[in-house]
Amino acid sequence: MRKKRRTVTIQDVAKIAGISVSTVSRVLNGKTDVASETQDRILSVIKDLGYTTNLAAKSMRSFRKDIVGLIMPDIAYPFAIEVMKGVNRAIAESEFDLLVYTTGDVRKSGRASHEQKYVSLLNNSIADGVIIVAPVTDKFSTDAPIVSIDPLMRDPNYAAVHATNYQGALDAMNYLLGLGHQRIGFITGRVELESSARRLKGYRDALKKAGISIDEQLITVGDYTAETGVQCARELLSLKHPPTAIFASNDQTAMGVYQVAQEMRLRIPEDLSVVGFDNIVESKYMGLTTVDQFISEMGFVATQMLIKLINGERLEAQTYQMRTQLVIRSSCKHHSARKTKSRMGRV
Amino acid sequence: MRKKRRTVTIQDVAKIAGISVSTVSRVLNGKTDVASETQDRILSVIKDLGYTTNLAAKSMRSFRKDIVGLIMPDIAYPFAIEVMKGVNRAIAESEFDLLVYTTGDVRKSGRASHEQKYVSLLNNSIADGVIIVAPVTDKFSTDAPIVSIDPLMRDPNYAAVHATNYQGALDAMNYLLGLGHQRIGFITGRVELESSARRLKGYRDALKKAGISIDEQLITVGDYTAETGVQCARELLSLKHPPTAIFASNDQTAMGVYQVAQEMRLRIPEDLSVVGFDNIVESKYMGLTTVDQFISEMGFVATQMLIKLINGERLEAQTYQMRTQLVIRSSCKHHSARKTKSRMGRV
DNA sequence: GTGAAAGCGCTAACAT
DNA sequence: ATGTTAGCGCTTTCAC
Repeated sequence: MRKKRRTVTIQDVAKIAGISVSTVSRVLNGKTDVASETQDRILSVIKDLGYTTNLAAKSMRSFRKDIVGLIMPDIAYPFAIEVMKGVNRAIAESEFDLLVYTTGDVRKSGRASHEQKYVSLLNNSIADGVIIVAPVTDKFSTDAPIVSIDPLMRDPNYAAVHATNYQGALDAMNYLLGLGHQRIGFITGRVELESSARRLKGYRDALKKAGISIDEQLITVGDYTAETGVQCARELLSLKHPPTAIFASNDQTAMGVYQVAQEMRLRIPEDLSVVGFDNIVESKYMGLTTVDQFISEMGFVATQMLIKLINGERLEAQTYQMRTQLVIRSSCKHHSARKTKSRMGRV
Repeated sequence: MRKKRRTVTIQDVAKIAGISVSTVSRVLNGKTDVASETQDRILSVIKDLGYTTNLAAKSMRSFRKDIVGLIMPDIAYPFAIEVMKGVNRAIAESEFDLLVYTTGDVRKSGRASHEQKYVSLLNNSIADGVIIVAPVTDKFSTDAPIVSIDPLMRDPNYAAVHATNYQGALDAMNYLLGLGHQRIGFITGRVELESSARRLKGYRDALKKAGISIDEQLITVGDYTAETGVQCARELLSLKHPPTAIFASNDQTAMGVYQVAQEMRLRIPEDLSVVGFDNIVESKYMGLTTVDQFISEMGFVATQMLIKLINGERLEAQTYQMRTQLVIRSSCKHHSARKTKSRMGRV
């Protein structure tokens, strides 16, 4: 079907340069014990022939491959993409290359077994180590280093960077409570995800701690999309006793809330305080408040951890806890709940 | 530093199952000429040992690797991410796996040589074929199939899926002109990108064709971000003679325009018509008009083309031209320019 | 400073 | 139906 291999190999380079393959290999790997004259000749032949090293063969023979693997459950997931950017940034600063393996549709195939498959595939073959995003398994059979980001297990026995879903939710709620809000609506994320569950727990715990009883009507179920944000916001704002503030599980959802506020001619934050989790979509100009989780930072940190492990260095800590930060995107100050409340009454 | 290879190989499986490696290999590759009894035994040993095939070794020996490579110039680029989603979708439906190679920071290293490097790396090693996004080079030295998406060259000598930057811009402009607008503002994308230049050309040509002379004041320079969208919109709307409609180079920029409109208490589309290119960020609820380029579709189509090539099938056409579609996101109808104009007068 | 040769783990003839 | 064996392209001792 296809004609046989035309790829230029290290053998071709050696032959044309009139030198042995081992010497070519030395040059390729930056060994110093090669006559500079020979080196120049080899380099020029490599260039002429357009030779590039065969990744597979190289990986098989050498311990060090200078490649970091990244395994993501799903590429359509903004969180994962953001992580990827951070990883990419750390990679750009290092001598490593990045290879991303996506498991495609998670729901189709068994998740845990897939994860193991990809980890082995990358780790035992072409990568020196692997970063895995939101893994469900807590044990992988591989001896190459692994760092996980936002693992679903509390205490995985591998290095991990933890997201601050719970603490971030507490921060957001304490901010709103600090403004004097008593009725705060909540829009959940995709309920099957840990991140969503933790954010909800933060919502509940903050209210409990503040001595405010929880009104289940104020908790609506979304799925991290703007669409459900719209639905949930309509639902919340049409209650007989509507909330004066809404805490949305992510920024997409917050955008949905924003839209509904526009429709209802409510100004944010004057008429309605809105806090969204994660600053993925640039919403700088919307007057929203954001709990920024520095998601891409997680990818960055995880990559640095992994590189240390690959280099045989010890980590100061096996887990790294990210921080969250409240960012007020609005140029105007948030009004107190008292004022907000009175405005709400007019709606 | 690290203890020596502990990885379980096909040899280990063979030894424990009391069978030869070739038989194990046969089972692994789904050959039928193996006694079902033997097959079961091997399968169970594989499972017990947690064996996974070594990608590198497999790739080296076999012609078919069942892996598609995707090379992207930059991961932070929303266009590329969208493409990736489409590729992923096509991959999920196929028997191929996906390996993504990002060149990291494009600006740092020479782009063209990098592209060649990655193509060879993937194609001659572990992938059966490669999809490359927005390549600058028009010739690659590799014999494995390549499909490019939105190549910078007009007529590359490899299969390509072309974006409809120019036609899409014409569509958008004709839409606005059809509404009766005479003064239409434009916000460019990153000027160094082909996509941006083509969109601008569409803007100019549409006006020319409509017999409207071009006012250079109405062309502002953005960079595909919401931030510049805001700046440019402020600039445009504070002209003595402001535009009645704005065509933004992408949806992020359009979001910036939207923000400024909010600040100035202009309603969209009643007071100001806004059209944005590409529907990457979900802006369904903003009342904006979008020229949808079906970006992820491009990834999907490209992947299908590549798989055909890998399978040795012929393509009906060497290039595939995507379509664009105008999508009105607003629930309310666009008002005519006459009305818009009069409202603008009041600003 | 350079070359010869031994594999890495696997697949694919070719045997049996 | 299964085993034997020869490499794929490369790195890496170990010679010289």
